[in-house]
Amino acid sequence: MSMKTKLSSQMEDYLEAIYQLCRDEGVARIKAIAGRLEVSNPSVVGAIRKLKGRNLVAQEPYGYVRLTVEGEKIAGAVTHRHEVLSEFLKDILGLDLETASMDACKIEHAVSPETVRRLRAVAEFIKKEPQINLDWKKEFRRFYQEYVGGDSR
Amino acid sequence: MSMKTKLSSQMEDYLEAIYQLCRDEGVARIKAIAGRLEVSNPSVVGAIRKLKGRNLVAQEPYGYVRLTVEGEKIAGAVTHRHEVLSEFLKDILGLDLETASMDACKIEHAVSPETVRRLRAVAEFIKKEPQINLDWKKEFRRFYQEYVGGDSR
DNA sequence: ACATAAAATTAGGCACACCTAATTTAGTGG
DNA sequence: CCACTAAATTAGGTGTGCCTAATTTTATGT
Repeated sequence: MSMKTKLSSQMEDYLEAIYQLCRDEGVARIKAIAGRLEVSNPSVVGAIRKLKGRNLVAQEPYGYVRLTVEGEKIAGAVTHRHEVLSEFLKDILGLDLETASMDACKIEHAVSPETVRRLRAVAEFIKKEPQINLDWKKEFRRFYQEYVGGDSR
Repeated sequence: MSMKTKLSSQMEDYLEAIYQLCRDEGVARIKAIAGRLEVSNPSVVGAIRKLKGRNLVAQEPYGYVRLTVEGEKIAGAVTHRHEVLSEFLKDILGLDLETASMDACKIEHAVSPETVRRLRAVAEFIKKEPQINLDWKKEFRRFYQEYVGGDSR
């Protein structure tokens, strides 16, 4: 065991960004990370320094940023949470992709592993159970229309 | 319109605590707020000062803390989010009350109003649709057992 | 090879939210 | 009514995460 303190959501965001950049573009440059997270370069440098101190990322001076084995493990978990949440919000709640992704991004740092597992299970459950999945989208949409219409909102 | 900047999740927590204390015990004392949020008295004093500056709470020196009309509106919304989330996590995902409440507390600051509405709707939908509600708990629990058992986790 | 552009870094500062220790004010019992 | 306690407040300090401006290093084109 090596994790002394829980990572802040910001540090998780940095790990996730590095993870995705490495996956999508091969390498992660400071500037690309800054662009993706919409922060300044110096902010990224500072964050990377911290993550280096925890042995979650590696970087030769003025060079590319890479995830260590441990860093990749965490980043993968965060990304997985994001994907599960995103899918749930989109497929089950019927949110548009944009809102789903934005909300997922904010929620992903807050949920327990158990909750993530169950959200994923609910999504699978609804999709796989024939009589339920049959027309979840249509039925729920209809229900939701009425629901919102007839509510205190 | 009066809200200049979005409230931080911490400030929302203070409002929620004051709201609940006023509701449950009639008045909110600095010390009680500190106890509920597990922070020190001076931290509460500082937070109250900020919330006063935004006209969300009122307090005569060395006296009780009250919510203004606007503060109560926000606190009510936060509490509502909490309740909806808590109920969803407990009734639909089947989390135990403790985990549900803890997770709700962390998630409640992150979700959009639209998502809250839909989560609530899903909960209602599942409960009200006869053939689905029939035995959601039992069916989903069974599904979840297998699901977790046969998964990469 | 060398000026120039681009990226990374350092320096210095700000806002937020927390803390402990010291102080002030308010309420209570003898 | 006054000492004493409990609560609120102030003073002062910490860590985190962000910023701009200035600097250093690396990479590029001719």
